[in-house]
Amino acid sequence: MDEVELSEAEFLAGYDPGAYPGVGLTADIVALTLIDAELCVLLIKRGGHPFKGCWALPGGFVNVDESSVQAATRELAEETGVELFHLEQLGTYDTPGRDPRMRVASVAYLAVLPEAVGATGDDDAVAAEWWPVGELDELELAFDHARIIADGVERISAKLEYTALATSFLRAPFTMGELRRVYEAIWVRTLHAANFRRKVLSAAGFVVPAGQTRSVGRGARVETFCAGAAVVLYPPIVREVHQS
Amino acid sequence: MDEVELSEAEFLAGYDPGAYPGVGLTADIVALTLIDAELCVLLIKRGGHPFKGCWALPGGFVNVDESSVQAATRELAEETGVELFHLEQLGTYDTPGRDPRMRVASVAYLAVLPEAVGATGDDDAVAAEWWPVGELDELELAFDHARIIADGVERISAKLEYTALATSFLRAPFTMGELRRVYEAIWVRTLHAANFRRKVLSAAGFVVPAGQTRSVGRGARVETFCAGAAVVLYPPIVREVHQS
DNA sequence: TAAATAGTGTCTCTAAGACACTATCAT
DNA sequence: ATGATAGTGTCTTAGAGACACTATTTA
Repeated sequence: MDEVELSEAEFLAGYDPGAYPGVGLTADIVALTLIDAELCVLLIKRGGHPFKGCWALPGGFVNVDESSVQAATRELAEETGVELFHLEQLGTYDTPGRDPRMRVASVAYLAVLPEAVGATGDDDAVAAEWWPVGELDELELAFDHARIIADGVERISAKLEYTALATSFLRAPFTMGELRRVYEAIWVRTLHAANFRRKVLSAAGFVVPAGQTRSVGRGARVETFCAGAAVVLYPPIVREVHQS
Repeated sequence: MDEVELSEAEFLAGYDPGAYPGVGLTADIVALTLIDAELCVLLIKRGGHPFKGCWALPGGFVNVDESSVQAATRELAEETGVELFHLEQLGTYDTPGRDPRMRVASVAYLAVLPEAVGATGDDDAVAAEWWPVGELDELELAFDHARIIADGVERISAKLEYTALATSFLRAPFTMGELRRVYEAIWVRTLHAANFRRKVLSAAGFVVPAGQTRSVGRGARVETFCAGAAVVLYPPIVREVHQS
């Protein structure tokens, strides 16, 4: 077949991209935040087929000139009005048949937003709402989104141990108690306040004192902190899985 | 537009998949093994354009009726002749322009194989070879494969700490020294043999005694072990990043 | 003044890291 | 015999978890 040796330019000029059947590429976002000390995920009520009326992750098709991470950033900014948030790739879901319309590969992203971000449905959706992850069993979720959300929650739960991600759930300045409640909400357990404080302060660069105090509840005025420069925590804030 | 309310079946019957421009979906594999106490990655010398003559990760287009993980499994089995190996999704790389032929989203997989697996080039390739990851600077790598390999090596390095993945590099039964050399090769450092043994044995389910001994080098006969049932290690085998 | 919050002191116990030592066997 | 390997004993130090206690301020 290839009797004549082609240069790369000549090869590309004669190349027909249509020879391979393409798949749809979408970016879906597991956006997490804390509302009233509960871990919540942003969901959209689908207004069109398929899975009409079910709840689904925000997301959509990736444009030809953008990457999936750019698509995820764009979609989430449209949906929440927030410009700054933590975003990382969660995984790709591409089982044949997961979308009844066509072959679709969905690159899922995990986003972490500070509390009290408004959710406003855009044109495609009839409603966007934050749902506590503990109450998703009662919901009909579209596609394989239940699995994607579960993977996202597991990821965030694990990353709290060895990264400074918890601060992404908060606005600076925050108190040590607020930071502790991030961990408690996600790990669904109570933590020892005194030991937690010591562990956080001993993790270099996790938080830095904001130099202010704040009155909280009916307790004494308490110190506030801002996120430090550390991305990875050492020593980690270990989840005490193996308690007695 | 949508004046008549359609059922999902009616909607799907009238749906045109060609309305969305599809992208090429490929599965690429970062296959790692240990050869002579060096971490090596399987590479294919490309016989065709683009990047003709460069080294690339094994992989290829995902068939319409298979998932990307099935495609990765198939490709790697063809390439190495091995049926059993650890395989996990590494991430998806879909920046526009990363493949000059067309828009391609590549789902990268990380595979771990025991030593001494033959590499045999298949039809598409002129050569398949294991390359030490420390020597990749001297190689011309195709596409963004250098980045993908770097991500894979980082992933395996991190997962050695808290998972039992190291045993996937070995065939049972193995000695404690062989297991230690897996860690030493990947972390590029020496470990304290006595403390390493204690840590491995204290991680529940990491290894189980094979009940045999073996003569190794000019030392005494040593105990051998098999992989245990544990996937996650507790306590973890910590990389002593923060040594004095 | 009572309750709720943050924050400190300190005790116990476990585990990590270091080092010395023993055991065994190929060369 | 020597040297290389596995494997044990044990010491020091750091950190986790638990508990008691203090401090402060609002309801």
